[in-house]
Amino acid sequence: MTIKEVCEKYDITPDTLRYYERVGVIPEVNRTKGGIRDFSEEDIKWVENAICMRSAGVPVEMLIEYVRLFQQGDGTLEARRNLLIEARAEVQKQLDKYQSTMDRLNYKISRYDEALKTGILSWDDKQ
Amino acid sequence: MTIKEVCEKYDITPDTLRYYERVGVIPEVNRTKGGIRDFSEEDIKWVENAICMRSAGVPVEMLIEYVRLFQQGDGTLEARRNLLIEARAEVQKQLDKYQSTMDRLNYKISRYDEALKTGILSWDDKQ
DNA sequence: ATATTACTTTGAGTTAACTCCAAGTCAATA
DNA sequence: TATTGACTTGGAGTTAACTCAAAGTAATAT
Repeated sequence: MTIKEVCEKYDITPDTLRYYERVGVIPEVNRTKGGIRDFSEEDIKWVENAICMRSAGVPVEMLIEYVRLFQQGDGTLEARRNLLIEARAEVQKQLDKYQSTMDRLNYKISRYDEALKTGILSWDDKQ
Repeated sequence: MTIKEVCEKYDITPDTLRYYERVGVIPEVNRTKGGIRDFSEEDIKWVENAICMRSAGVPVEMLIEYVRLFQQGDGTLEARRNLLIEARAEVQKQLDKYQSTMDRLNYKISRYDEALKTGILSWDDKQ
């Protein structure tokens, strides 16, 4: 699979993909004899994982560390697990914040809906 | 309430608070005759709201626009509601991403747990 | 074979959101 | 009253994560 195809599949830019490879967010990608990237199924799984993790704010640094450990082989299994647990804790924390922001937005919007329907602004609608 | 107290209450820096006021994420804050900020209850509600929204990635620009509309009075009720609905859609989208990242992390971690317990790496543990 | 297009690399530039700095003012204490 | 420490402003600097540009090479269409 070419870089273009991967980019279209996941709606990202070639620059981002090359950047990911350059800094090590994904391992080095297969190349043709001409030096052009030819993403294998495994490469694509790494890309998919990177995009998923990044979309939840997992830092590039953490993904680099994970790949680094992965490439060192089975001796790093526990270290990798610990890294994932750390990442999960962060993602969960953010998830909770997003949820409470949703609650706040829903409350505010319901107040606005009421105000717009009845013409009455209760104190809570201030702000 | 002084800037220091507000910062301690919400665990942010004075620089961030001043920045929020400067760019309009919160309306201008009350001052003492000497020009020192003296946050009123209402000011603090604005701060709380800003921190909550920012923690869920609502852009500073959107918060500025909301305050701008708010200060124009009741004629902007609908515009403000629309802005909130727009923000909510974005937050929900992110929330969904965070949730699917959590699912992926939970799956991976469970695989690692198994591998560490049994000493067997199934294919899925790769990556 | 030639022209066009897509790829390559390295390195610089951009963006949002802070974060820090310098110089000055004000308030509280010795 | 002098000093200490917290506040003020305007503007510059930082950071993470891309994003773009320039110059060159390779693959494809005519």
